[in-house]
Amino acid sequence: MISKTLVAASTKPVILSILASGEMYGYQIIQHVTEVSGGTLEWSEGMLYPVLHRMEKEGLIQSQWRISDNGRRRKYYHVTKLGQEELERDQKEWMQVHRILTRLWSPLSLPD
Amino acid sequence: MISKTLVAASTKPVILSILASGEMYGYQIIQHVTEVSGGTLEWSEGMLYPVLHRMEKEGLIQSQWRISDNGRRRKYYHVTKLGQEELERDQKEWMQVHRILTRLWSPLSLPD
DNA sequence: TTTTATACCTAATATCTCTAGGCATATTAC
DNA sequence: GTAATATGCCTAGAGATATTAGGTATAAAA
Repeated sequence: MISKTLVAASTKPVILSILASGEMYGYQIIQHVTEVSGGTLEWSEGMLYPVLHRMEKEGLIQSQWRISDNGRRRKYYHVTKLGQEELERDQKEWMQVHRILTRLWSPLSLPD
Repeated sequence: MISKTLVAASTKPVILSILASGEMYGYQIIQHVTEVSGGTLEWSEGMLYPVLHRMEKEGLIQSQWRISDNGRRRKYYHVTKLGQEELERDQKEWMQVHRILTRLWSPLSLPD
């Protein structure tokens, strides 16, 4: 089980990363996250949908209703230009913090 | 500037990591964090003290008042056994999420 | 003697997460 | 045929958290 704060910190980057390689709908994102994380991340719908709505409001992603072959209505999301830029910033930030942590964890605190 | 959620996720691991290599008092931790992060992380007192209090309440760290040479009172913190174990869990969790993210960021999604 | 640096603290607002629900329809099992 | 499960979306509100914006006190420096 991953701690609450770490889940919170990784949610947006994970969503943007996934959508960057192709559109997807909410329910599918949840399954995909379970899959690519090997079960480490297990998102609930009640956690994901509000995040998707906020991200759309912020202009990072955009949605589009569509009806699938089997007649189900699905809301497909894709990344916007702004979202792509945000993802790049997120990656940089993550790596910065990662470097700080790994430096603290290595006994000698070597430079990069 | 590091995003709020990422700061939140890294605060506890950073504190535990720093205190794992020797006791330190709050004010000193703030300066030390600025230093080891090369200015990437800039903690405020109002942010740190409540976290230290919570972590002490949770038994991860312990404090001890002492008077320094120049007569100032300082509250020194050190890591407990429990805190040491928590740090190891945090490290594992961080690396798990890190692997998921880097996998998503690499175009081919290679296995570890 | 005034300002800055050191060193601690907390109340309260603002923000956010997450639980616990709800709705609707297609598919599968009995 | 019908009951149960899976799919697919949604939100209100409780609970937890971070952050701002203060406060106190003392030593050193200007």
